[in-house]
Amino acid sequence: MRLATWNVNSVRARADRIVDFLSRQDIDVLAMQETKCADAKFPAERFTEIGYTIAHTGLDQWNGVAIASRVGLSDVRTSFPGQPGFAEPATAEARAIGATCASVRVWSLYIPNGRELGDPHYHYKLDWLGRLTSYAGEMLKQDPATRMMLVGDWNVAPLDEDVWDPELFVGHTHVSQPERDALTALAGTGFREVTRAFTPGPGTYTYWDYTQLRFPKRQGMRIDLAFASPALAPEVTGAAIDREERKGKGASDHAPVIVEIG
DNA sequence: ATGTCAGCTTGAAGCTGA
Repeated sequence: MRLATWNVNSVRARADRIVDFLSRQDIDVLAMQETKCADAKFPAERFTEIGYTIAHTGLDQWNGVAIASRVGLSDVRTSFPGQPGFAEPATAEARAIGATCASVRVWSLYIPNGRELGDPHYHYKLDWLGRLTSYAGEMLKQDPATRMMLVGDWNVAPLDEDVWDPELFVGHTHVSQPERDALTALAGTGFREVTRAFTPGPGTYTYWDYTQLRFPKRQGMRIDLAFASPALAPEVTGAAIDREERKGKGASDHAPVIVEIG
């Protein structure tokens, strides 16, 4: 199975590029983040007409996550148990969707940005990651052989080498110790990040800010990751970052990350 | 933060979020 995760930054603005990507890279399952539309506005026919089934959750112009699959798609869940909401009163956001595609339980995840250290959104981010880890641990406890992939835009750069200038990021989100500890805690359940081994750094990124000519200057961040359950991780045979998709007019600020399973 | 985007409100330019 060829599985990809991509923060598309608006599925409507990017539909042509996404469809082209699916065929160019021969993708079986695509997890999308930041679709930026309500369910009713999702351009589902662009996917169904080329053989993909869609599961999407989107409440408004913010967030929005989807899974497109041409190898089956069933048992859709539009949030994970315990997923926290934001603000007061806490309201659910469209940041997680799960579906079973072939023999793999796939979760498309858009982790909260955090905005600034100490911001309520930062605490929300840490809580969100903590609850996700609890859920992942519970799934492994129930079934140690579960075949699950947690993929998406994590908004955390796990290592200093995952940002082009670590000094510049001191005191900012995405690199703080609590955020990195949250990913380490997830790995502590047994889920393993499977893309780095095939896409070693330094200088290997999945996101480049639109401003400041970050992409041509090769100044990016590695924040789009894939965590595989213990049963599935040994079956991962490759991974790649499709930098081509960050080029040219109408690109998302994220590149797709492709994982080869089996 | 913003040498940039996207979507919304609203009626062209400003706001929010990233």
